[in-house]
Amino acid sequence: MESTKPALLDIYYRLLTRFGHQGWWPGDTPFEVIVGAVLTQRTAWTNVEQAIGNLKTAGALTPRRMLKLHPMTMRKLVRPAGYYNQKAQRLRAVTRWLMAQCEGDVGKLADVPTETLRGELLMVNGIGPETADSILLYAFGRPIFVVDAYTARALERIGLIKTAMSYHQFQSFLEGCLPRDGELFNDFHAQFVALGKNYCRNKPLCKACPVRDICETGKRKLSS
DNA sequence: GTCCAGGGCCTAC
DNA sequence: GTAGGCCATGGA
Repeated sequence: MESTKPALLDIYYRLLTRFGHQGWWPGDTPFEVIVGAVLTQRTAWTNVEQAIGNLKTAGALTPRRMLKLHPMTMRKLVRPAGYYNQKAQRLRAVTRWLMAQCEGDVGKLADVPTETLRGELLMVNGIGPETADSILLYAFGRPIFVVDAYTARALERIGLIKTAMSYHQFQSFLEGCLPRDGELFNDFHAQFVALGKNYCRNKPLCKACPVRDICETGKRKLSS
């Protein structure tokens, strides 16, 4: 395990060199990040962009304005992101939570411990571990490593983990092998997504895979 | 036409 | 505790 930390960091820097800084999350405000985190549940980001575009055009991307939307209008706006009945309800629920916690101003949450916020978020209907952690990291800037389908797929392809791991095991593994740095967690997760979107769809990795060297480096260093 | 995508909830066992 | 069904659109 001694060699895992530098190996993971090495993989990060190689990914960074190849893909560049990802500048995540793709959203202008913390509230937009929260909305995106809900809308992207089991959904391609291209569909989420359409729904967010609809919400922007309707002037509904602030907590107060979103809560004023008629439920029917909300469903219509988020429809391109799929599961629109559920997602309209979930957006309303998390927005109500945000208003109750800080009146929509996330700066007011600065003194609330991360674990407290996580526990509160998990009590909101439609917010599970992955969505909660995305909100904590990308909207609130807390040093939490987000484990999602791309993270799991990338780590599996690189050969660092087995898919039988639970969400918590994944997260503990990554956070235990890296310095607790929110900026690093932010961009590393985004690099995994870039890797997954570009090259990790086939399994095993094809010989022509441009990131094969990265994967081989990870395996070699971890086994040394 | 078929498959898949940046989950989570509920129910049955 | 966990496996399976369900929610739904849009692009490849």
